[in-house]
Amino acid sequence: MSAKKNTTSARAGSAKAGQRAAATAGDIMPISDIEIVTPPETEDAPQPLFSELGLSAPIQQAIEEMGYRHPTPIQAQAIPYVLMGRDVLGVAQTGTGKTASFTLPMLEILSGSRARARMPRSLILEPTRELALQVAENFVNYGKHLKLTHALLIGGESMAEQKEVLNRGVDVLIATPGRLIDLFERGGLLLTQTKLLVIDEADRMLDMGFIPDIEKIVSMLSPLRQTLFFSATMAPEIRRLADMFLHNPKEITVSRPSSVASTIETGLVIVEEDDKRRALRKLLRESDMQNAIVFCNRKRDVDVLCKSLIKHGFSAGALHGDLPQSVRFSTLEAFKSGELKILVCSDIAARGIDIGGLSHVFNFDLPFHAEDYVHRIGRTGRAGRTGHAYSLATPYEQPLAEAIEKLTGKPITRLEVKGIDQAEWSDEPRPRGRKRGAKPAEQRTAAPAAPAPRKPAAESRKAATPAAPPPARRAAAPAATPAREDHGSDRVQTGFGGDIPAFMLLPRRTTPVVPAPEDENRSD
DNA sequence: AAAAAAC
Repeated sequence: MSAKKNTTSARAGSAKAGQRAAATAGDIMPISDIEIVTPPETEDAPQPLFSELGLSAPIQQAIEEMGYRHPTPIQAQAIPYVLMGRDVLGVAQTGTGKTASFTLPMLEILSGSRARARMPRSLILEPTRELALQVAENFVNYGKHLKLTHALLIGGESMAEQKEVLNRGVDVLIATPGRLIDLFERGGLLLTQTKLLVIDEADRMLDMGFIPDIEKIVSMLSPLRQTLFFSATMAPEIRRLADMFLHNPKEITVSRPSSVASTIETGLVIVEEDDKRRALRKLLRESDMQNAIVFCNRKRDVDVLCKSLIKHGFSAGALHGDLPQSVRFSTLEAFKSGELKILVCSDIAARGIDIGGLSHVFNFDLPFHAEDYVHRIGRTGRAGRTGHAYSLATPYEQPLAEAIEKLTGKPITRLEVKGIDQAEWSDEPRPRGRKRGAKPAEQRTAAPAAPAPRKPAAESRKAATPAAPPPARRAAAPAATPAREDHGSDRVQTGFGGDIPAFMLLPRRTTPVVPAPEDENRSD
């Protein structure tokens, strides 16, 4: 019995020792070299506490009022380094508590002194307006016992107002690149005193072609700044950027990309293009759906699908980048509050946007990039609860499905939907014809020619009422409702929990039910 | 091939 105990050290062998020696040369140590020295007797590793991280009383109080006691791994690891003034390179995705890992120590650092007119003291760059808003909310929540100011600098909203706030001086500036550069060029902004920079979602910024903008913005800042850089992946290109922007960063990795949480049940239905909407409705009705995001690849399809769902009696709202900002915000809030059950959206919401506790994610289209599949379905199955991710594919999308299965290393179960013709994978190229959603060319002047082809006048065609626009169809999102102020005390109880990973809430058990022994990263 | 972001 006791003889058996210490066999592991013998197995470790010399290769490992060699690696360890090499690791001491650099700053970064691969996980495999970290020796676990926890005494075997101890069952539960002690959970770190927010009170041990060096944050001041007003911030700790706000954290407690939000219902948190234990930091997530990225928070526990990053916060001390940020407070030390170190640059940080964080590899983490949404749902890991990434946002608070920089907002909390920033509040701490900034709380010492005051802002001056037009010279923001810190800057956070976000790829989308929704994310910028989410970060701003974070500052409001955690900074409520401090006297710090922030400004949100995003497109689609009045510039005069933003300028006004800047003139009064802000401690934290949260921006999307376009508006920031615009305002800078108009002279409404000086970044020379900005000593703390956060680049969030760097991989996404790269995808979206923002890197030249980011480089431009970074060149406006003092080289003596502190920089925090976050990305969900660490592709070579991202690594190169990090090397460019960061000085001797502390690197922190908390979640592997390309893994599907074990708490997500996935399924794939192969159907013809024209059956997709019907198949989706069946899935929506038959699954025990509490709330769901439905992803489409194209903005136009988001609109078409959303209208169709509403017409069929579903509580749905649309979200994509062509919608007015006010609608984007109010739809998102309506969905978070539970007022809307279904959010139909483009990849605007695939990454970053943190909506906890979704019961279902549907891919109306398979994403073009396999990684996007992981990001999309990662909106569900959080915090140990079972999530469901169902995808629709046309017969011509076998390569996409295979790319996803290869990336995730998991086959996606084929599902059948009763009453829908099941299709099979096809080797034929996709028939070139009208694109989905595009109505067959309407003859505008001529008399209604040949009465509709053989297609049995599906719902899509009925929608085409030529002259009259639909008489103010029940707006998907109540644009007038100021739902934003409504985050009161009952928020946590809605089953959404805002962006709160459930295991962090006080009343819940703090030790996640560990799925596999090797998997030290939590199940969200 | 599409999405995001500036007026």
